[in-house]
Amino acid sequence: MAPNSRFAVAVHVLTLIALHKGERLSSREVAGSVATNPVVIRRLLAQLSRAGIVASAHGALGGFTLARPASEITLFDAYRAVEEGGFFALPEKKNDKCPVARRMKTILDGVFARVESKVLPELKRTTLADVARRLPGRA
Amino acid sequence: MAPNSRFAVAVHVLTLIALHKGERLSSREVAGSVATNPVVIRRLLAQLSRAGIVASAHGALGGFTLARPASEITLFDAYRAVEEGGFFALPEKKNDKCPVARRMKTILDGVFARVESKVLPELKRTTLADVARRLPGRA
DNA sequence: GGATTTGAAACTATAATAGTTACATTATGG
DNA sequence: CCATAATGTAACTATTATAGTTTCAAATCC
Repeated sequence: MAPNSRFAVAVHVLTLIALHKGERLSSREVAGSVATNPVVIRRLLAQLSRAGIVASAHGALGGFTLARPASEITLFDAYRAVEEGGFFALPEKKNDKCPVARRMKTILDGVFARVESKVLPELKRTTLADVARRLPGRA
Repeated sequence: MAPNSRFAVAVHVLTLIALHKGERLSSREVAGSVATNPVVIRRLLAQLSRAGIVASAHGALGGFTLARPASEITLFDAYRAVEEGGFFALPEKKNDKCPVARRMKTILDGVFARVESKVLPELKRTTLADVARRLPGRA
């Protein structure tokens, strides 16, 4: 997958699993739709599994299912599971002798927090069921 | 500077220039505060210059100034100037034989557009003057 | 017990970006 | 007019993050 498209791929993968309700999807099947390697998909699904969004089964006939109804999984849940940082990054270096540089982090933290306070409710408002509804019955 | 912190550095740099109203700041002086190389700063300021946010002067006593009052420069202006893509990226590959994959881009475009429609007004609301007001008189 | 799958470790490949070096061009001021 | 100092930019290297790959142990089904 492309760099930085983790969230997009997570939504794709979860939607795929949601549309196959009652079945188990293998990482190989999912990888087919995303056009990438099964291990990449398993790594992504491991994050979603640790977050309690999907459940996995080992062995033959193993694979992945949603851990709860698609209507109870929001895009915020997916975002938080696969994307640790915020939307913006702060520089890690600065010149501590400069008064502006010293205060910049605090100021930017405030700006970034205000932005995120607008974004997160929007992501919480949309569920996987909303996304799945826009797709044909099965994949 | 750290990867992906271009917007944060842009705000830092612009604030620094704003606080030195009436003077010209050289890329070397700015680089000192950000703790990076002057060329990196010149590259960033070239983007802000093309966007009409700063003005530059060549030669000895050259350097950078704001192209208009700090109260008329928003963080959105800075964001748009230095960060071409949106907040999320779409994967560039997909399996076109999969109906879900085929429609995913359209769906995600919609989701991303709704998110950005919440973010951009927030960035437009904050001006450089707002940021500078939170800092001591001069650097 | 054979087949199939997840989980994870270890490694390589790739891409984006920061940092560096170098230099032509432009401007100031004595 | 010449020394000085700055931008603008090209070309290159270094770094970092992440995707992709290979491999294999453990789990599970039939």
